[in-house]
Amino acid sequence: MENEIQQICGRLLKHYGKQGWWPVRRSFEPEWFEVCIGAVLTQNTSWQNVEKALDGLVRENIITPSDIVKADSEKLKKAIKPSGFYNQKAERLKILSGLILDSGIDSFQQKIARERLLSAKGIGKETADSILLYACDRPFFVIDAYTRRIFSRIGIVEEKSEYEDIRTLFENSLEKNVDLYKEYHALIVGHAKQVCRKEPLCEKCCLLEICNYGKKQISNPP
DNA sequence: GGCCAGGCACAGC
DNA sequence: GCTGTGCATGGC
Repeated sequence: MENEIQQICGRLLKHYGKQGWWPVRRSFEPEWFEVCIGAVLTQNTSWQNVEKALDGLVRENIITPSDIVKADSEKLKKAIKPSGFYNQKAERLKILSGLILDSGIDSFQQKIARERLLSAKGIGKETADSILLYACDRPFFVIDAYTRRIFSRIGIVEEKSEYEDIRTLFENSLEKNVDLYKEYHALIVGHAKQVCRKEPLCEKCCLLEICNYGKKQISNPP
């Protein structure tokens, strides 16, 4: 028997197809390090601007954890400037890179503990879970503002639920599978960007039949 | 020109 | 514990 979360994610997959996240340009070493950097740079920032910042790092030949740790702070800030919040993001990148080096580049993916990531300044729950899922290939479902918005509108979660409560709900509802988690999170973000903004275009929404919020908006426009 | 973007830390109640 | 605010750029 399919639960509601499986049903919704299945619908998104059918409607949009596979997303293939996380996009990487293979310019960083190791390759998964780019995901770690991207996870920090994308904090409250559009992916478009993150790409410019990644380009900046490659241009300056800052492509490994030790490159970041050793990099001159001003040079680092300048490289990532287009992603905004560059003062704090430069510091966060240095802290995260130091953590990766401390835990050992070769063992980071397998062994880094979620708690250890969370204890690093600048790494919150969403950033930690993005790193764990997309860089480390470990089964942690990423909960972001989009997930909250979509699923609270449908009525599956409370809008102000605890992050961990929502994550547990998703992880308990879905088959424990890294590729599945990656696809579904990507689909949720992609869907939200297209049709589930603050001014929702609900008539285009592939979840309309099962979304009470959408039905309400259609019959009762804002 | 205002609002938003794949958050987080910290101060002040 | 909860709420507000700073962080900053670029696109629409």
